[in-house]
Amino acid sequence: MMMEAATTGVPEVPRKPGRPRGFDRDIALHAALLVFWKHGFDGTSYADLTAATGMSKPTLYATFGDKVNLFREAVVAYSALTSQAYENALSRPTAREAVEACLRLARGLNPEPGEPIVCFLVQGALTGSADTQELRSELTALRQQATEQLRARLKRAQREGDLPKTVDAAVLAEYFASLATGLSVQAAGGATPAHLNQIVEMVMAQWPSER
Amino acid sequence: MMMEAATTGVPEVPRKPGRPRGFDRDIALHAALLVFWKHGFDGTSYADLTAATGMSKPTLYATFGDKVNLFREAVVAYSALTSQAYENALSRPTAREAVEACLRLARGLNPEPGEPIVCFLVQGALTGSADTQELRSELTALRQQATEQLRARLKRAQREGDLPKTVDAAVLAEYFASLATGLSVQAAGGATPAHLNQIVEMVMAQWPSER
DNA sequence: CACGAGTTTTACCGATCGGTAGGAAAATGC
DNA sequence: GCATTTTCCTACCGATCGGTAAAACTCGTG
Repeated sequence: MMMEAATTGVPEVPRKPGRPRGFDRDIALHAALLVFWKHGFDGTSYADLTAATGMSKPTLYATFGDKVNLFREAVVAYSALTSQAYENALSRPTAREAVEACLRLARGLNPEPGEPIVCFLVQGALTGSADTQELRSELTALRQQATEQLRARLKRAQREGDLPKTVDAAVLAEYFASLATGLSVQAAGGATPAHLNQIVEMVMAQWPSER
Repeated sequence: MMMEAATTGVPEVPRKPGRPRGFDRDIALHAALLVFWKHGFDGTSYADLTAATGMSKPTLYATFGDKVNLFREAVVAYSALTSQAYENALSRPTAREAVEACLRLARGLNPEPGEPIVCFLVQGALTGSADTQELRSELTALRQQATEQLRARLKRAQREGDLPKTVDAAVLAEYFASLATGLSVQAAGGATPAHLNQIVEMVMAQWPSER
C-alpha cells in the first residue's frame, strides 16, 4: 500500500531508476469509466479521455492499450464497483428483503452527483456503431448474469419456503430486473426520487404470498 | 397519389423539365430512422446512411440538411409511427385495458424482425457525445410527454370512478412507464416474449382496486 | 557530470469524419 | 439538336479520429 509524499505523490517504496509515473492507474481508469459510461464508446473521443484522466494519448495507450481495451477495463471496473453491492443485496435473509434491496440500488432512488443514473451495462450497450456490436454484447451478457443471479436467489427462497412454489422464479426475476432498469431510465428522464421510492414501496406491498 | 410505372418508378403526373428524382423521401427517411435507431447518432456514419437509403451524401444533404437535421426528422417520423398506436391504447374504455394495451406495445412482447426492440426515444437518448446533449434531451422530452399522457389518462379514470381515488396517478404512471421500458431492455438482453407476456399478465392481475 | 532506465511529450501518420463545389446526367421544351 | 432545368456524382475540403515513432524529460546510480 502506498503513502503519499507531501508534494509530488511519489510513493515511498524504494524507487527504480527512470522517470516516475505521473498518474494513478486506478484513478485514471475510474475517470475513463465515467466518460465511457456517460457518453458511450462512440461518443467518447481521446480528447474526452485525456481531459478526464489527465493523461496524454500515448500514455493512455501505453497503460491501457487501445480504446477497445480501455473500454473493456472500464466495464470490469464498473462491475467490480457494483457487483459487491448487488451480492450484498441478494444475501439478505428473505427474498422480499433481497429484492427490495436490489431495487433500491437503482441510482434514480438516491442520485449520486456527477454520475450517470442508468446502469452502464444498459446504456453502454443499447446503441453503437456496427464495429462495437461484439463489445456491447459483452455488457449485455453481464446484465443477463445479474438477472440469472436474481433468479437463482428466488429459487433458493422457494426451496427454503420463503417464496411460494407456485411462483415462476424466472418470470419474477425478469420482472424485477425490468423494473430496476425502467426506474433508472425514468429517473434519467426526470422522474423524482420521491416517485420512484413510492413505486418501490407499492411494488413491495404486492409481494407474492401463499394462496 | 403516385402510381408506379412499369420499370422506372416515374410518377404519372405532368413532369417539369429536369432530371427526375431517383428516390422516395419518406422511404429514405424511414431507412435513415432505422439506422439512427439501431446505432445512435454518434454510431451512425454517412457510409451507413448512404448504404441504407441508396442516396449519396450530397443528395442526402440537399434533401434533409445536415446530420443533426436528418436525425431530428427521423425522430419526428418515429414519433408519428408510434404515437398513433399509443393514443389508440390510451383510448381504451377502462384504465386497466388502456394500461395493458400500452404495456403490450413494448416490442419485446412481439418482436419485429429487423427493428430494434428498445424504444428509439430511450436508446437514442441515453448516451452520446457532449455535442449531442441538447439533441438527445429532445428525445427525453418526448418520453416525458408520453408518461404525462398516461398520467392524464389515469386521472381521467379516477374522475370517472374507474380507478380508486386513493391511488397516486403520477406514481402509477411512472410505474407503468418504467415497466414498459424495462421490459424492452430485458428483451434486448435476451428475455423471451413468453416471459415478458407472463410479466404483463402478472402485473395486470394486481390492478389497483377499491379497498 | 554522464549514463541508463522508465515515462512523457511532441509531432506526425493514415483513415474517416461531415460537408461542399462544380461537372455530368437525365429529363422537357422549342 | 440545343438550351434550360433539376438532380446526381465525383472529387475534394478541413477537421477530427485513433494510433505511433522518436525526442525530451526525470529520476537514480556510479
